Amino acid sequence: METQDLRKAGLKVTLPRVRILEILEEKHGTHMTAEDVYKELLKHNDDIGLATVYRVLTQFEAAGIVSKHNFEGGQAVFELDRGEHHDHMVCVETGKVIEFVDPEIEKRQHEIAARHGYELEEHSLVLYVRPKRKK
Amino acid sequence: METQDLRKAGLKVTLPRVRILEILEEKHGTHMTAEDVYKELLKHNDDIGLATVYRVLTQFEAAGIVSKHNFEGGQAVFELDRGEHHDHMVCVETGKVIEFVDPEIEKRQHEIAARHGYELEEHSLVLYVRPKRKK
DNA sequence: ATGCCTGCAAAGCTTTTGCAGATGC
DNA sequence: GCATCTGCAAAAGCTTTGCAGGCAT
Repeated sequence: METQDLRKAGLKVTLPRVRILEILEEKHGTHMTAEDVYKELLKHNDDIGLATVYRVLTQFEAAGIVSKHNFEGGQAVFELDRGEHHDHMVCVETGKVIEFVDPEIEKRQHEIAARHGYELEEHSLVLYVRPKRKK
Repeated sequence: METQDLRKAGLKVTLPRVRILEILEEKHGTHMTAEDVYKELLKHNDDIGLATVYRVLTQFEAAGIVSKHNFEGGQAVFELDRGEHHDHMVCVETGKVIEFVDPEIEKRQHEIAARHGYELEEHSLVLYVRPKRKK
């Protein structure tokens, strides 16, 4: 019931916001740029401006509904945030994105921050990988 | 002997390149935007254009002399790359950047890539931290 | 001398913003 | 009805590029 998510975030339930949320759900597991979302909306014949897509995605991020990543290359990408944290592995040849979690790495990050007198607030880990070539 | 580094990279030893390299060495350990480097050049009364700073930093990156990071917020930052790999911890309150290396995390990254049939080419790990508050 | 560099200004791209009209509650 | 929201177009910010002259070798 996605309209709940919107209300909870203090956002009015408007057509653009609902549509964008639908797109993100439909494409769950992928990482979309604002432009990708916009093009998808056009396909669905929704008359929503690119500026609105940016505005809505930014609000969603603030509300914790989506998370935003800055991989390499100008455009930021967004994905639905279902609470399950994970990191990313990006194939430099195909652009494919794989998600993963490693408890040990997570743990050590906290330890490292603590060792320097800090609390870990957030982190960003991206592995840039290449298909293993067969010998 | 920095002129060697330039020659080795197939770059002519020109005044702008030498000056920029000097600035980076002088500020070693910090992370500068192209604009920061530019402003520093102005302070030293060097008449070098911002476009050149971008061009030179890009060439340096290609040559492995500097590395470029995309922390949060539009501007990319550069730092001298002395071969010693490390990751970064950014304080969200003060903007302070701390460098660190954790062999265990490095090791697990390779394992994770391998487990998915990839070779680790590169990676980017940034911890966003906040000073631990005293109780 | 020649080909690689540089400065300047203009263009390019992604993202943000101002404003008048539209829409949700 | 009123505040919030949206579309459009224009602006903004970072970075790149075209071009004519300048410099290293």
